[in-house]
Amino acid sequence: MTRKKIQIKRIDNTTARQVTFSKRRRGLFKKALELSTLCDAEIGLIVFSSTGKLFDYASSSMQQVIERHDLHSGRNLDKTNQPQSVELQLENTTCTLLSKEIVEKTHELRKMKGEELQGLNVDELQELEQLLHASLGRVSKTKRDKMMDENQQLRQMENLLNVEAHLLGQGQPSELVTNICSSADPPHQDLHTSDTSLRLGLPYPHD
Amino acid sequence: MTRKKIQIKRIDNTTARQVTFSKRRRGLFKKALELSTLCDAEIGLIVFSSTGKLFDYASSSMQQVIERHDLHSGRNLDKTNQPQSVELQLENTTCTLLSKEIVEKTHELRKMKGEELQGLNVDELQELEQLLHASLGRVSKTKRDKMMDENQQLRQMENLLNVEAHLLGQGQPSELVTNICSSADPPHQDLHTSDTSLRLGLPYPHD
DNA sequence: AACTATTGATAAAG
DNA sequence: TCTTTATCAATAGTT
Repeated sequence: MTRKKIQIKRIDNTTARQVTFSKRRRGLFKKALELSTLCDAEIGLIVFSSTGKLFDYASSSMQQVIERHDLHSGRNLDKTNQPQSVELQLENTTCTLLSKEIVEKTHELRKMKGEELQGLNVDELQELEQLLHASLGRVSKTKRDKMMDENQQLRQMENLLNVEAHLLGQGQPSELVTNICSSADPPHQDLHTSDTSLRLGLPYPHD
Repeated sequence: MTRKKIQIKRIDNTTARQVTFSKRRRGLFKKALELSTLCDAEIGLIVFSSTGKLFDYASSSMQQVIERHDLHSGRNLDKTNQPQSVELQLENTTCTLLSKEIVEKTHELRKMKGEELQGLNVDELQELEQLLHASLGRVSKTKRDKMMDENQQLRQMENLLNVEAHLLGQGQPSELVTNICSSADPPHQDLHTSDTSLRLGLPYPHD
């Protein structure tokens, strides 16, 4: 709706998706507030981001809106009144839903890891193959970018130390730097993917 | 907000209020749909007009959205103010654990899809890269195997039909088989991975 | 409902 | 994330 018209379909690029989500979420909540104010409407709005974060708005209270909604949609699921058997209760519970979600995600995860492929037909395998390939590309790129960043920082640090050494009257770069930089990776070849050869052998920056 | 800017406050004139409600309600629902589509968000929107009419939208199902909302806002507080039964308490605890597991799996899945890489350091990225590569290898192999199996079956079928045709006194293989096998894939190259060139152009074995 | 003159929302870029 | 800016979209007032 601006520099260019966009198609209303899932935004694949994660960063772009998150940026758009932020902007449009604000817009949506603003519109909801305006509608409830202008027209005296009771509104409840619940939004979960793709990362699972919750945002919500209710002109009165969410509980009230939900209860009123339940009334209207004729869904008086008696979680409260009828003495249901424990079994029946459990069946319709959030627990069950959650469990199902876990089972689902576990399966998907195993497929992504190539561990549970027997149920798939050729086309599904093809699709999975492409998904993995795209993912691998993103991971490799992210890794490369990060390695270049690290190298950049190292170079800057080296320069700084060299300047410092020079100022101290030494003709040679400081030993520290020399040591750091001579302990670069052995000619370790990645199993598979492109690698950035510049990576230095500093201790890994673990969290 | 056009011919003139308006104040965001209750519209007193009933007719004007209803007209504005109609227009803005449509806009709001459209925006909700767009946000859920573009950003892969789960959205529930409930609107009661000042006359009490209900309008709602849910990207999945309202019940699902509401339950997820209840989980997040931690209010499984029984709406009845009844002292919770031990069973329900246990259930809630279980729910919490299950929820955590889901969050965990969701994160892992997103990493596997290369969508949530920002928190990873170079070594973790490297590890993920290798995992994906291994997985990709297994998937490709499984796909290749399955394609060869299919081709094998086709050949057997062809042979059977040929024998049959022969027994029926025809000197030529049956047309059916000839047609099937001459419609093999055009020289379609996979974007990236090894492909088995023998795959025939039969209708895919969908479930 | 339909029509537009305006205001509002926002995609892309920084 | 925040700002800026060029466009596209929503809509207030009118018919």
